[in-house]
Amino acid sequence: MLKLYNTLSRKLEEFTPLEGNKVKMYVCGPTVYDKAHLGHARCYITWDILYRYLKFLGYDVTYCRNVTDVDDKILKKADTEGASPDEIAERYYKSFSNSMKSLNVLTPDVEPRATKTLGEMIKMVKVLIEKGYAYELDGDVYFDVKKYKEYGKLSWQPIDELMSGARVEENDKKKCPLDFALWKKDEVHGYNSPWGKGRPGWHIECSAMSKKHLGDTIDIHAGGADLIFPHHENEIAQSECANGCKFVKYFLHNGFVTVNKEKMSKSLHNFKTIDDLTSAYDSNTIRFFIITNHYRMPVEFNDEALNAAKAGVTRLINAASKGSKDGNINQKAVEEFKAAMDDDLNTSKALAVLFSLIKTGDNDTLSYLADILGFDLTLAKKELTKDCVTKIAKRFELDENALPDEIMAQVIKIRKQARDEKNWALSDEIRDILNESNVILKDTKEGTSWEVK
RNA sequence: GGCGGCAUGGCCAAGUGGUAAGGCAGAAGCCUGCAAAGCUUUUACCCCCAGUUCGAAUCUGGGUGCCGCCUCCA
Repeated sequence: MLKLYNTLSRKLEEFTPLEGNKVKMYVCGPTVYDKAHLGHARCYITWDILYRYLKFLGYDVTYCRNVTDVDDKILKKADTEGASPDEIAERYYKSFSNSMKSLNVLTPDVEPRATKTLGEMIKMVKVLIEKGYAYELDGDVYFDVKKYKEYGKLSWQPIDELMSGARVEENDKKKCPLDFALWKKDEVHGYNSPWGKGRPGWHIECSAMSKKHLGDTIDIHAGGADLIFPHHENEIAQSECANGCKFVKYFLHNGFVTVNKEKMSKSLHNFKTIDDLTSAYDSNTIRFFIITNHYRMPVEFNDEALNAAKAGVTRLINAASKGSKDGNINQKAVEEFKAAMDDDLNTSKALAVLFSLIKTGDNDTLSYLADILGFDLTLAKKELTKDCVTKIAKRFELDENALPDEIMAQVIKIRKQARDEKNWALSDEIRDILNESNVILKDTKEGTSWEVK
C-alpha cells in the first residue's frame, strides 16, 4: 500500500485515487525565462519517479506539467536580450525540454502552456468576481483573501500571522495586504479581458490549467517546497472558491538542492545548470545522486557526491550488462523494492535493494527495477570518438578508415602476440596508449575486451 | 516574531522502542604476468543534558548547532 506524505495533513497517508485506478497528477512546471538548474532537476526527477512508480503499480495516470510562458521575468529577459517575449519563451521551453530529455525524465501526458489557457483563466477570474471572492481595481483583479476562511490550511499559517508578515507596498490599493493578483493590468504586453488589457497572475495559471486538463478535483499536486506559500496556498483558494469543491487530495512537496547548506537558487548565484552538469555526468549519475536522499530532505550538491554516484552507477551498469543466470525476476526482491517505494518513496532503501541484487546475481531483476527508477543501464556502452579512432589507427599504423571495432580487434591482436611472447613492456605500453584515449582494456579468460571510459 | 525541517562511521545515507541497511572512499585477500573489472572480508553505540522504560539513535522535556518558508523561486 503506497503511503505519501501529504502537506495538507502533515501526515503520511495511504494513497487511494479519487476514482477507480485513475490518477490525476499535476506538477508545477517551469517559468521559461532561463536555463533550468539542478534544483529543477531534483523536482522533476522526483515527480518523474512518482509518475513511473504509479504506472508500475498499475494506475492509469494522467500527468500534467504546465509551462508558464507569460510572466514578468520573461518580459524582463526579452528586454535585456532584445527578443520578443514569445521568442524567449520558446527558446527556454526548448532548452527545458532538452534538459529533461537529457535526464531521462518522461514527457508528461499533458504539457499545457499558459498562453493557450487564457480563456479558462479569464473565465475563472470572472466566476471569482461573480461569487464575491475577487474584486477589480482599475484594471487589476485581486483575490479577496478574507473571504476564504480556510486560507492558510496548506502552509498551516494563522491568517493573522500572515497578515502581520505581509509586505505592504507603497500606494497599494488592495483591501488587504494578503490579497493577490488574479489579473494584472498591462497595456503593452497584455491580452484582452473584461477588465481591459492585462496578464494573468501566476497562481491562476496553474488553477486554470489543472482544471482544464484534469478537472475540478485532482489526486496529486506536487512541486518544490518553496511553492507551498504563497503559490499553492493561493491555488487552493482560487480553485476551491471558483469550483466550489475540494481542489487537491494529496499535496506533495520536494526538498531543495543545497550548496554549502544553502538553497540553490538564482538569487544566491550558487546554481549549476543542467546543461553544465550533463556535460560532465550522465543522466544515471544525476538521478542516482538525487535519489540517494529522501525526496523531502535537502540534497547537498558537490562534485564528491556526484562522483560517488557515478561510481555506484558504474557498478549497477556492470552488473546489468552481465544478465542473469536464469533470466527470472526475483519476486522477493520486487516486493522489497515495492515496500521501500510504498513508504513515501524511500528511494535510498530501494537503491539498497538494487545493490543486494548485484550480490545475488539477479541482474535481470536489477535492470527491471532500475527501469522503474528511470535509470537506463544500457546507456553504458560509449562509442569511440572519431579523433580517438584516428589517433589509435595512426599510432599502430592501421587503416584509419576502418571501423572502430576492427581497429580495436587489430590492436588487441598485436597486444596478444606481445603477451604470448611475454613482452610485458610492449603489452603494457599498448594498454597505456589506449588509456590515454580513454579506452580501457580488460583481460579475462575469454580474451581481451575493451570499452570507452 | 510565526510555521516547519534537519543533526547517525572519513563522506553520503536508511533506520522511529529491542540492541546500527546500503552506497562512496580506505584497508586486506582471491583473481591477473602486472593491471582493470569482479568477488570476499573489514571499521559507528547514533549533537549534548535530563526523564520514561526491563530496554531508546528511535518516546518526552530542556539545550546547542544548521537550514527552509513567511517576497519571485523547483
